[in-house]
Amino acid sequence: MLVYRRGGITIFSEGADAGFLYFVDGGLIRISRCSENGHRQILAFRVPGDILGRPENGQYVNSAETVGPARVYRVAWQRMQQMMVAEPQLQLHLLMKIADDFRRAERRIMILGQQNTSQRLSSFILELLCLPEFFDRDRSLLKLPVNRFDLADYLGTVTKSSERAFASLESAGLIRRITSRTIEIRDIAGLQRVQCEQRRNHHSNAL
Amino acid sequence: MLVYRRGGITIFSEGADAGFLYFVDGGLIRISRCSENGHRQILAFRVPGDILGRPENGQYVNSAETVGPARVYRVAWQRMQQMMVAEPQLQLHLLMKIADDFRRAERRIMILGQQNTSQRLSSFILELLCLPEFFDRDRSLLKLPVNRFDLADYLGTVTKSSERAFASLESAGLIRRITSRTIEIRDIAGLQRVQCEQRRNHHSNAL
DNA sequence: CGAAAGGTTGAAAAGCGTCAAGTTGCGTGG
DNA sequence: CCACGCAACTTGACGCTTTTCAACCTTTCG
Repeated sequence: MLVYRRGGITIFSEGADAGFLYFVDGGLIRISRCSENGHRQILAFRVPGDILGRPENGQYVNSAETVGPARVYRVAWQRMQQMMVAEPQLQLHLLMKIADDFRRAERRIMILGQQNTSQRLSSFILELLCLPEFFDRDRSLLKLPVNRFDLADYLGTVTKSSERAFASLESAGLIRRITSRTIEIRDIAGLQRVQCEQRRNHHSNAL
Repeated sequence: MLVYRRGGITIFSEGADAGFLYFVDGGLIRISRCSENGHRQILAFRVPGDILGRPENGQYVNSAETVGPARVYRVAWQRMQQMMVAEPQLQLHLLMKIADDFRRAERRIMILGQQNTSQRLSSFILELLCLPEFFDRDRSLLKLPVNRFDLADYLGTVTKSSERAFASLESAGLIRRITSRTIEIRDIAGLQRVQCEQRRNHHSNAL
């Protein structure tokens, strides 16, 4: 069991030899990869119950870093294989997890392929609303766990554009920014509606 | 074994009950999904050796259609399970295939998240160059297997933008359009270089 | 108090989507 | 064989969106 006290700590790095499989127990982990031009893309955020560190030809292809305090189990691959022999159920469990990751990856392809920045931000917010760790349902307050750089790299854009997206959602009355990391959710159905808007250019007479 | 004589034929549809698993034996298959606003995204193209039709809660979540003539094996899930019991190796094979699909999905997230249309087109062309079925290496001629609509829906853009991307690559001397479906590849290294360009906006003083 | 990191904002330029019109390629029927 | 028509492809004009670059503000923490 590994305990990380703060964010920004590397769990493993792209290109390193992959000796371990990791199981998230608490906190939020960002999975990222740098393209050849040096630009970082955050492929996914991982939450408790998720698995990290699937290798490709014996190496990690992505990096994993903490986003705030986190707890992670670490299991050597060698030991993992022993366990799978002893417990065939485990193999099936791993398969389910990979299938689940794949599902989420396909969803991101949909989002990145056909949504504009505001819609992507709405999608992200709606994802977060499912995590009670960050969403206070009673007060309708969402605590953003990531900074603007991480957010932009996840949405596939730049900080400026995600700022504009926040402003756009706010002026539509769907959210209200309390502080930079805390937003009030005012209209969930409205956020869901944003995602259904046609294509990219929507000179919103919404509101 | 199912044989399809032409393109545009549906193998299975999003939302239908998933009774079969499919194995591509020949041709090219497009995997697509429609978002709530009705816009189609092509998630992937599948080639011989690939598997289609993984279900989610007993239903297909994507559609699969032929892109030109194709051959496909079809196996009922029930029978698949029998085979897996008899042949544990098969289970491992399936796992490898899913992992491979996942890998490709992550690659698409990278592409859609941080490449502009020209770069995405370059990426697509470079993918096709690996398929001898479409690339005549001796003549440097690439036969595009898809029409402009499919291409745009795969690249996450519109036909107009992919046209512009073709024009851009052509004016940079990297390709030459012979007919709409046939292009001459003039500079593979140049195409690879395009992908490494910084970010989105590149006022090319290239060439 | 000052430095550093994170966050916000403005202006200009490039990219991209929309609409609409024009072209090409090809099969059908005269 | 040629005209016709349809589908696929291409292109131009326009305006919204996004990126870039740079400056400024806020918060945090030693």
